[in-house]
Amino acid sequence: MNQGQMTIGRLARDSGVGVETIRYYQRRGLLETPRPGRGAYRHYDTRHLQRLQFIRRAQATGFSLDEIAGLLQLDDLRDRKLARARATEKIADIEARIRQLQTMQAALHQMVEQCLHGEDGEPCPIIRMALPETDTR
Amino acid sequence: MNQGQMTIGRLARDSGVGVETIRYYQRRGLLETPRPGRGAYRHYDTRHLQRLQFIRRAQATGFSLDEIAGLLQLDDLRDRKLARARATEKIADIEARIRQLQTMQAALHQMVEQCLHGEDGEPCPIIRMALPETDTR
DNA sequence: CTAAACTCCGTACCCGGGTACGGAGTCAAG
DNA sequence: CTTGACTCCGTACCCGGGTACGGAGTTTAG
Repeated sequence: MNQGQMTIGRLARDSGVGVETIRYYQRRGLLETPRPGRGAYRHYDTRHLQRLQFIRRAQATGFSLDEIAGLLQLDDLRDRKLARARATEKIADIEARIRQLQTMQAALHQMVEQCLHGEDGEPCPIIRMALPETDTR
Repeated sequence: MNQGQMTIGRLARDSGVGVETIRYYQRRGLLETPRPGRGAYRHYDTRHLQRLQFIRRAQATGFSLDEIAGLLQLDDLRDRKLARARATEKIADIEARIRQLQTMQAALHQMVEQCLHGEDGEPCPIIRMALPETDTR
């Protein structure tokens, strides 16, 4: 059988995304729903698989499905300038998120320090820990 | 009036968290609901304010309300060893999230590069971008 | 003393991101 | 040609994290 032609169940197994979830992404416009050619079942190929993998990784990195839809549309855009602009915005967003996480990490480290220096019986002062005002968009 | 005693509305304004949301956090056990002393209205102090600020920052950093509840309970824990263990786990989680974000960022940078080198009219190849298999918990 | 603004509490609703269910049709192995 | 696994499609439901609403009681400024 052609490895480039698979049914939705196989696509689900190969991508690690549930069948229902794939259909949900199709409804949301994140993934094309192929027209069934010769037969009642729709057939998928590696482009679908790549798109699903992209979606999951982008999600894991904190993008919403709407944002991912935006990223994916860049792919179809003939306007490369706009595509680059959008990507550059995202890069800045990610930088901000990374800084936030680093701040939190430092604060937790500090808590552990304070915890080590305190006497047992006293509470660990996490809520009083010095978290700088991070941009809470 | 004593700046250490405030009503829920003032707490809301000072913390930037809506009144309804504060009550919701109380229902979730993230924030103590003070018993109303002398009068029908409950009174809050700076400890409540600090806790709310902590919650918002932790949330912005990607913790769920349940995880935040866990962090806050560390504060009450007399067992400092456990508190430190939990905090250390969280630090590792955050490290992983940062690495994920850096991976995504690199991928977006690469996309921008490819975009610059391509001819206009061709699609930007984001979905085919080389995102390493990151731990998608 | 009264009116405006606030509090309390319960219940209901909203959004994002899925997951489940069920009936009817289809495919392919034996 | 049957049988079991799969597909299709619609609709309903679930969870996290809130937000809205509404009636009754409370406070405080004027």
